[in-house]
Formats: sequence, structure tokens, C-alpha cells
Amino acid sequence: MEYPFIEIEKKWQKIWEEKKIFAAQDKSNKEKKYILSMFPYPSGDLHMGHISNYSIGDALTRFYLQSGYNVMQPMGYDSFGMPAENFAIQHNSHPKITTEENISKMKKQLTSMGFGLDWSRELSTCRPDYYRWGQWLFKKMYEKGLVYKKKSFVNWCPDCATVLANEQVEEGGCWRCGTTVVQKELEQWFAKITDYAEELLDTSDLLDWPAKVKLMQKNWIGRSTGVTIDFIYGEQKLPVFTTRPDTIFGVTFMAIAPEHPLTQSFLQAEGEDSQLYKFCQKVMNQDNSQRTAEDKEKEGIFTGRHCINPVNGEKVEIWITNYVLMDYGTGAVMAVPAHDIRDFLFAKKYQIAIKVVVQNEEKNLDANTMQEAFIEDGTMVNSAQFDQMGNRQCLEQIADWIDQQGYGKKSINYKLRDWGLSRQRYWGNPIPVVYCEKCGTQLVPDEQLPVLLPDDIQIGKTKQNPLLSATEWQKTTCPKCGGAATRETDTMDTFVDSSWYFARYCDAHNQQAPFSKDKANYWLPVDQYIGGIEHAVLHLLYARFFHKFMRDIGLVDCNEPFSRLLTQGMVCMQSYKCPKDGYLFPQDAIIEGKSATCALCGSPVTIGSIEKMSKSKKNVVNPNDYLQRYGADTLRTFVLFASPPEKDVDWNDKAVGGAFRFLNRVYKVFVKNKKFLEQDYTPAGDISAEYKELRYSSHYTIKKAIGYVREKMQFNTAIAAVMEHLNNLYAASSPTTDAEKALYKEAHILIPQIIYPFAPHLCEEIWEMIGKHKLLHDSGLPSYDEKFLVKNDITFVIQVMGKIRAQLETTKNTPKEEIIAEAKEIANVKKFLAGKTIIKEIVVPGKLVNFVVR
RNA sequence: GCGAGAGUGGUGAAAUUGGUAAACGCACUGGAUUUAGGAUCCAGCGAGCUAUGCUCUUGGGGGUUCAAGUCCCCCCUCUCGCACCA
Repeated sequence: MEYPFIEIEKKWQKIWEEKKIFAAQDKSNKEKKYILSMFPYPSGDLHMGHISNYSIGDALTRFYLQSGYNVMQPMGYDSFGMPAENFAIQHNSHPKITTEENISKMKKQLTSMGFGLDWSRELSTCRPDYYRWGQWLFKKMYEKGLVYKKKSFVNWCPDCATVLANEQVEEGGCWRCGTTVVQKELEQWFAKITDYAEELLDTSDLLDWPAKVKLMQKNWIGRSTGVTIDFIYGEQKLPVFTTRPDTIFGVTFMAIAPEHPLTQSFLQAEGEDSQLYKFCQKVMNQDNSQRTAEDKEKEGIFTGRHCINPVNGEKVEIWITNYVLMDYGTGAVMAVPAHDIRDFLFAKKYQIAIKVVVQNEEKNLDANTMQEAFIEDGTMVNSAQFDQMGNRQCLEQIADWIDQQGYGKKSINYKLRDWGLSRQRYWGNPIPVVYCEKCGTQLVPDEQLPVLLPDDIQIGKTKQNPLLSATEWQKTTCPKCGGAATRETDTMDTFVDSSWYFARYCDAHNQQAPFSKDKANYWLPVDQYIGGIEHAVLHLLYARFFHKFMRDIGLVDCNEPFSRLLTQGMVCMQSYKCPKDGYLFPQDAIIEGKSATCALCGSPVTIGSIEKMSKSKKNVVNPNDYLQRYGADTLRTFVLFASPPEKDVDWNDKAVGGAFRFLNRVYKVFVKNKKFLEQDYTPAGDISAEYKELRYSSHYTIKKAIGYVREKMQFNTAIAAVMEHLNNLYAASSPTTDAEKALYKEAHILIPQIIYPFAPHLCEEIWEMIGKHKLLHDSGLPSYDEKFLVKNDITFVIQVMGKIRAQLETTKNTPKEEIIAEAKEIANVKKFLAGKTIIKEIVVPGKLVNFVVR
């Protein structure tokens, strides 16, 4: 017999919708909890990652409702962007249409999973009522000087035909399609995230973020302290940043990037036929991944020019090299071959002088004989007044001296770059800017917001931004002079849309502002955010930046958007690749032992690694199959039971049946004892030892399961505890006295109360079945009594020299001496004590006895 | 190279934080019931042995302790992140 999950789930989903129990109140005398799962791109299909993510969020939502909080769990869609645009192109439609279609499909699936989402706050980033406020925020940033337009070299994905932020380049490829990213010089909008670098490093308000994510952000921001030293080139200054001012006397050449302004002036002087020009062209034509490859040979060319080291007036050769990057520091490096690995290799290759300024302990470092750079600490030499000092000790002193003498300035450098916001794509939020020939760059006035995306547009015809051909749309008037003006055709990175959506949920339909301050201050920060680790230095960093900006313009009071973060593990699966058919769905690979053949063409298949499920790898499983076969409760229980939430799971559907069996067993015991459970029992009469055990099991399960959920979000062990209790309940014989009946009933009803967050439909059903009138989310959590957790009969473990030799059944109040005496009488213990002297007797109360013998 | 994390049965994983390693589930094996079962129930399930018991076992090797999966030191392997960062 299978429990009728289809009817049950439909029934309760309807009831929840009608009663609107997940519509959160914006004010409440209850404490608030804001539970948020990262909103999805509306592909039209929920995948296992979503199921896992939202099952966690919903378990917490329902658990906190039970605990008496005012809980908000909203849902929306990250619906702008390339995938949506491409989807529409493929389906020969318009993203506006396909996106809404996909959204309604997804909403249906989310509902059929029984997720308790507050649909009254639903948002979609591509709807004008949302993106209007994105434009408004952009304007605020502009007014504050936090966005600017600049011509520079940017990452360009030729396939997506758009610019990418630094954070969106992974191993030299586009984070989305993997195409090798090239550098292109373009005029682009940037957001000054670097203004917040220092504050973003402060993670003290991130209460429960994984250390890994905090560290990744820290490394990404890449703060280093040092000195910017102005070398002198004629009348000009040539600033360099260094973290090693202690080696300033060891500089033997200057290495600058081909993109450096000084290089550009040299090139103008030398002309296009020069060696210098050719070298620079060669280097600059390489894409970044090639240029920064680990094994890349260091190359350079002497410019024939020199600059002056300000501290000692020495003439220093200026070289253009391929290993100095324009976008870090000043694009110029003071090279100290004796004490830097790269500089050493370069100096050796081009026979440039090497000068030792930090001597090793053996005092045998010699510029002529050294085989590698000496990068450890030592004693300063050849460094004027600093000689004989420890280099590490006088680092600060030298920095101060350089600063005071005016040779340079103590400074801090960040690896973090400003966030490139412009995208040369149609399906995104238009940047609310117009260009007037007379007045220049002008913001679109508030009353004209939103700048609507034009609908009548051809997409997918060329790789060019479709907005460039929307000439009518581009034509507008200048808000300042009223003359003719042209609209900006770049749209915003979709990460802008997702950088503030958590705040919009607090007041999703506000027409006057992005959200009201009161409501935002009530709900924010998000108490528990759940999402994938892949956003560690993308969304999670951008959102923190945006939030701080919103705080600074007075929209919110708190410092951080997400106080707790759970990075949920990925759902992974084996991938198979056929030489002819490419990636295969698992069902298309016939596996025999360790080899596999393609079911489509019969060729041998390579069994790939276990990878995150993705459509492109064709290793996805469709949640709908499981939904139909086992129902939402089983699927939810299964994904939560499979492993702790932050861990990756390799999909294995065999275990789904286990979750189903468990829920079936729960249902069955309630159906069987329905009549019994409808009545109340006053505890009177004797309680057998067996029933005392059952009582212990009930109270222990409540404590353990609730503790696991609240303290650790370890749903797998919480479910395991209930499974164990259910086994105990099945094993119990029928109650005889009223006291036992009360305990028997207690042992039943805690089950739906505890597993409600995981299998809510089933639990509501059996809750109703036993005559409860309130819904479960509103019925509180079961409580336990410590006094029933103290066992009267205790099993002591008896060890001799730390090895278990016997077990001793005893009662709670047996004195220590008696336990020891009894333990010594056990045959097997006697055997190991024979002929030995006991030198120590260790008794761990309620647990074990250990005899130390000689 | 730098940084972080992980390594426990056939398998997913537990272990009250130093106190009976492998709870709970899956798979498997046997049995019961059944026309049948991809249903249900019962039992078994780390390895080995001279088997009422003993020995070994949490990647490997040392150490601390009466007692170590857990603490300390060394090594190995894997995963992830960053990577010419001046």
C-alpha cells in the first residue's frame, strides 16, 4: 500500500494558498525571520539544485513558523540577461514573452513542491516596476560619483558579444560560455566598488558565513600595504608601487607594461617600424590568459631610456616587459633581481645588473654567483644608513623615510578593480543616460523613469547590440537644453539587478521608492541566505557593495545584507561523452562494468568525471519524474536526508525509495492508530520498563532533532533521529495502562510536529486525521523534559587498559565502589585482571569504568 | 607556487566535541507472506581468527593520554579558490 500523496499534496497546497499562511506581515509583535534562497533565472524547469536549495529554505521557514516567528520567504526571478535573450532567439520569439511563459511554468513547479513562498512579494527583474528602481539607484550612484564612464581595456567575450567584469572571467574564459576572453578597448560604465574595498574587507557583521567565502572575498579584494615611490623620468614622475621598500637600494631596472602611458609616448617617438613598437603590439595582441600563463617566458625589450631612483640618484634602465600588468598597481615595477624571483629570471636572461641589498645569515650572498633570488629575510647591505639592520624590522622605517623625504608615499593597493557594468546586449536594464551634443552626458529625469526597453526589436540577426539599430528609440531630447539627444544603448550587468532584490522584497510594490525605509529596516538583514558557492566573489560581493551604498544614501540602516549564509552543495552526477554524439544523457549510455557504449550509435563512451548537473553536460535528472512517482514530500525529505546541506552530493536515486518508505511507515502507523490517537489520556497507572524506554525515545528525539535543525541546520541527522524513533514506536507493544497510553500517543504526535518542515503535506494530513484543528505551522514545536532524559538503567562499559572487556547493567544510583566491585567479578574482566595489579580505577559517571593495570 | 578544506564499511553518512566507531538510510544476503513484485514484515551485514571469545580497523607514520575518528608533529592523496599581485 502506498500513501495517497497525490491527493494529499494537492489538497494542502490548495489550503495553504487559500489561507495565505505564507504571506508575511510587515509589522508584527513576533520576532522576524527573513529566509531567502537565491532567486533563479527562469529557465522554465526547476533542476535538482533548485529543489535542494529551496527544500532547505522551506524547511527553515516552516521550522521558524512553528517556533513562533514572523517569517518571510519570498521568491522572484533573475530574468534579464543572456540566457533569456538566447532562449527567445532559439524559440524564435521575444524574451518578454518567453520569460513570462517560463516564469509561470516555474511557479507551478515551485507550488507543486509545496514550498511556502510569499507570492504577494513576487518580483521579476525584467518587469518595468522593478527595473525602474534599478535605474533610479544607478542615478543615485552617478550623483554620488560612484559610477563613471571610462575608456579602457576590458574583458570581451566574442561569443556573447559583450563586456565582462573581472569577476566574470574564469580561467581566461567567459563564466557563462567558456569562450576565451579577449581584451578590447572600449568606453564603459564602471561602479566604484573600490571605494568600499576597505569596508568590504570587514566581515565582522557576517555572523555565520562560511570561512571559505569570507576568505575568497578577502583574497579577491587583495589588499597589500606598501609605498608608492616616484622614480624620475626627466620632468615626469614615474610612480611604482612596492610592498618591499626595504629593497629600494637594490633596484637595477624599471619594468613597465606595454599599455603604460610612458610606453605610449616612447612608441610615438620611435614610430611603427621600431622594435619597440613591434614588441608591444605582439604582447598586447595576446589575450590575458596567454599572457599570464604560469609557464609564460618572461620577455622584454630595453627602451634605451633611463629613469632616476630618487633615494640614491642612480640611473635605472627602463624595460618594457610582458610580465607587468597595467591593471595592478601603477603598471610599472621597480625591479630588484637579487630579491625577486621574476626580476631575477629576467635580469639573468637579459644580463642586467644584480645588486644584493639583503644579506643572508651565512653572509655569502654574491650577485655574481647567486643562482636564484634571495627572498627570505636577512640583514640590510648596500643601503646607506639602513645597513646592518634587519630588513623586516626596518621595513616600516624605510617606508616612513621615503614618505618624509618626499620620494614617495605610503600607500595601500588593492587587487579589486572597479566593476564594469555596461553590457552590449538588449535584454537588460537600460542605463538611464542620454548624450546631448551641447550638454554632454545627462541623467534621465526621475519622472521619465523607467527608460523602457523597446519591444519592437530584431534580436539574434547579428551579434551586435540590437539597441544600436533601435534608432527611433535612441532619439530623445536633452533634459537640460531640450535639444536633440541620443540614448545610451548599453544595458546594465544583470548582477546589478540581483544586488538589491533582497531589499525590494521588503516592499515589493512600492511605486514611490525602491522600498520604504521602515519596511527594509524591519526585515533586513536577511537572517538566512541560501545559495551556491559559485557566487562567492560575484553576487555576494556585489550585493554587499550595493547594500553599503544604499545604506550611505539613507535607504537602510544595517551594514550588511545577509547576516547568515549557507552555501549549499551542488548536486552532481556522472557525465558520459560519446565521440560522435557528444555528451550523453545517462540513459543513453549502456554501462557494463567499467566500460560504456553509446545507445544511439554504439561507439565506446568515455565515462567522464562526476560533475555538477548541467543541461550542457546532459547529466541532469528531472525532478518531475520523482515528483510523479513519489511526491514532493519524499523528494524534499530525500534531498535533505542525503547529506549535510553544504556538501556536494552525487545523485543516486536508489535512496529515494528509502525516504518514501519512511513517510509511508509514518502514514501507516497513524492510519492504524487513528481511533486511539483521537482520544486523550490522563496519565494514571503503572509504566513498564518498555514504556519508560519509549518515553525516553520520544523526549530524546525531540531534543536531538530540534537541536540539529536550530543549531546546525543538519537536517540529515534530524531525520535520522525521527527514523530511529519510528522504529522504536513500531517495536513497542500495545499500551496497557492509561499512563502508557498517554506515552504511546505522545510518541506518535511528535513525529508530524518534527518532520513538518521536511514533509509538510503528509504531516498536515495526519495532524488533521487525529483531530487537530489548528494547522501544524501554527501548533508550536513539541517540548521535551530533561527529567525523562535521565535513564534509570544504565549500561556501563568495562575496560581493562582501555580495551572493552564487558558491559555491566546497573541502575542510576549505584555507588561508584559498588560498580567497581561488580565489574571486577565479571568473568571476562577477571580474566584480564588475573595476575596484575590495579594501579588506577577510572569511572566516567554513567558511562564507563577503566582499570589500569600493571 | 600560495591559500583553504577534505580523506570513516560495498555505498550516502553518524559519532552527544576526548569515553562502546560505523547511529539512520541505500545496496546486498537469508527467511516469512504473496499468483506476482520495483509491495510489506523479520533476521543478518567492517575485516580476520584457533570464535561464549580474541585481534585488527576512521589515508599513512609517530606522539600526548587510563582512553584518540576527535588533540599535537611529520608524510601521502584528492577537491576547491587564487595565481607573473610588484
